[in-house]
Amino acid sequence: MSLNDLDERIVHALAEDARRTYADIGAEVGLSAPAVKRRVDRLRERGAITGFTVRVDPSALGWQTEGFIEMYCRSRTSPEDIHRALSHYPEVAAASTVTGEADALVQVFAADMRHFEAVLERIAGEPFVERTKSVLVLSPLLRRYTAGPPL
Amino acid sequence: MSLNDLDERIVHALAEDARRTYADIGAEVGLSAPAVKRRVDRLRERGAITGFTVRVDPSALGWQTEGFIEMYCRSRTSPEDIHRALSHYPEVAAASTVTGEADALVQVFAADMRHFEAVLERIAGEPFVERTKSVLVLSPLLRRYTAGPPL
DNA sequence: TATGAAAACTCTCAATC
DNA sequence: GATTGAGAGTTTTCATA
Repeated sequence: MSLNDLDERIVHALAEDARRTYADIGAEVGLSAPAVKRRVDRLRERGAITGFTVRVDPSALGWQTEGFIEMYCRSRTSPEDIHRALSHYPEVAAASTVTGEADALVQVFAADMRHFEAVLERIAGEPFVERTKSVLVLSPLLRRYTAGPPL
Repeated sequence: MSLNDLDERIVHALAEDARRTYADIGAEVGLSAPAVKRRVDRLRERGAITGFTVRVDPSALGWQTEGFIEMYCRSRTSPEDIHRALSHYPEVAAASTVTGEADALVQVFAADMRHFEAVLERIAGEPFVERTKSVLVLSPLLRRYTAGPPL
């Protein structure tokens, strides 16, 4: 699926500020407010837009420790097993199965190092996990919040 | 800084749907609409909420290849240098300096493998980059879009 | 299939208590 | 923090291309 230029500009506008008014976005892209709304509705139906969310500054909330955990799993561990286990961790922000030596890469936010360590130990203790390897984030340099392609 | 329970529930509601009305959120948390708005305004002022954005399904937009690139940089490369270079890449979704062998970890979204490879080569060609190591995402298992702590 | 204009409805937000 | 009310935004309808 590919969006046309108009859709792309609408999504771009929403990516910058999801609470902008349809009339405002319409003025930018050259459509009326109803026309913008209809396109947004259609993008949601098609699954291109999956929702609207708030951008939160983790450190402002007191969550100052971020890291990535590589999971090395027992053979015949399915992606579903990993998903099922990780979805229970509120500290897990993202997880993917990956190529390379590790089986999955998990992004974790924690309040502090103690908390991070506790999460790491719980994950390492999951029955299908053989070992883990983790790196801590020193400085978050860049974060584009659309969690997707450039718009 | 720590949010009180009410703030937390408001942020949680916005994380699920940033276009919900204040009255709607208020009904859930037990406040009037203006009271919710005042709290949201205050959270924005404090920097706990940095904005609102749209959740986009990368694959629905035709960006089907995701990967992480570890950057190994020349000594005396500053985080600012890395940030400056990477901010020009629309394909870079996130980047952080990290502990461990690599200096930085970069998340990249690309249309396809060809595109990913091109981005990788451009990054590897940056003057301060000595070498790179990359892994490709097989299945995105979990993605919480608040890019922050659990709410 | 997509648009714009208009009407009806809903929400926002500053003032006030 | 709640209530109020005017202004703003949303959403449906309808006519059009």
